[in-house]
Amino acid sequence: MGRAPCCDKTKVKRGPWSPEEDATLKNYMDKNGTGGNWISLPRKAGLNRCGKSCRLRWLNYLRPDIKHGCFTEEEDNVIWTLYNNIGSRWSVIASQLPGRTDNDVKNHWNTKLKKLLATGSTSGNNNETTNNTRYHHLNLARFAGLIPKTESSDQGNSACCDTNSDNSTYLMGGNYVDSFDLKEPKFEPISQLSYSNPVEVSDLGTNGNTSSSISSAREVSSLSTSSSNLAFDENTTGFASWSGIGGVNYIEDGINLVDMGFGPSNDVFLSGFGF
DNA sequence: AAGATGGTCAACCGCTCGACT
DNA sequence: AAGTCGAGCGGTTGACCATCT
Repeated sequence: MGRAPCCDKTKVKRGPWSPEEDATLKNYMDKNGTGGNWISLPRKAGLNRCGKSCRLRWLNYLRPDIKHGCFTEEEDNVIWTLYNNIGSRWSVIASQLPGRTDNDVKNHWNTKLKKLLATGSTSGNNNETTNNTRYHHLNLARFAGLIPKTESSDQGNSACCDTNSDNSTYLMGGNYVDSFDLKEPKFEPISQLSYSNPVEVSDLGTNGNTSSSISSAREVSSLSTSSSNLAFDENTTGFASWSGIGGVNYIEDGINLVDMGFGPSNDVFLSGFGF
């Protein structure tokens, strides 16, 4: 048995919001809040809109703490890292970017970052491709607390990489490999960003390559909004002390690099940063 | 100058999950 | 325990705008 629709779509206005509707919703929210019920809100507020539409408009556009405009490099880095670890869980990623919505992050990924990723991982020798991929590697490495160790060298398209005996870790993609030293990170920690929501690591555990985990979006959204570092599952990841956002990021041991399978890429991504 | 193409982003859709009865 | 409901999520669409040919 199917669910009854939340509203009669033939009787409510759809499409772009007018300034008048925005003002009505904002005024109502300022005075009353949601009242715990989005479905009944439009009727109470005098809007001929579906409750879901009102919720979306408020959360993605009218909320006072929404940040509009371009994403910063630091925000990009957060998205890179979290996407590489947890995938398209936009609400979780957005929760680490104050003022950004899941819709914002999703759009930004689909329109900018995903393309950069695809471009950067295309095999070949053109300089732009190489630079993009290496930029990507650097972003990943920064989060892992790795430092660039050597200049790239031609390694073909092998997708193999690992931590080796001299304590180096390699990121491979395209026709080269970058190596990073596990010790003494030299990058400015990206973690200097101020994060408002902690991410609790407890229940992902679906990646066959790692048993590390992260809580569901609902759990995240329900957590305290006080400043907090990311928390990691020390029992399953083996990465005991990436102190996370808000402190310097270190991975102390057990680095493994696995192919996360982004499109046609032979790129190799860090896995188990501590999530 | 005009049509074609591509990029961006707001909005919608359908689904899952948890709360409640 | 099962059914219902609302909230919230990720995927997708489509309108609008900019750039290209």
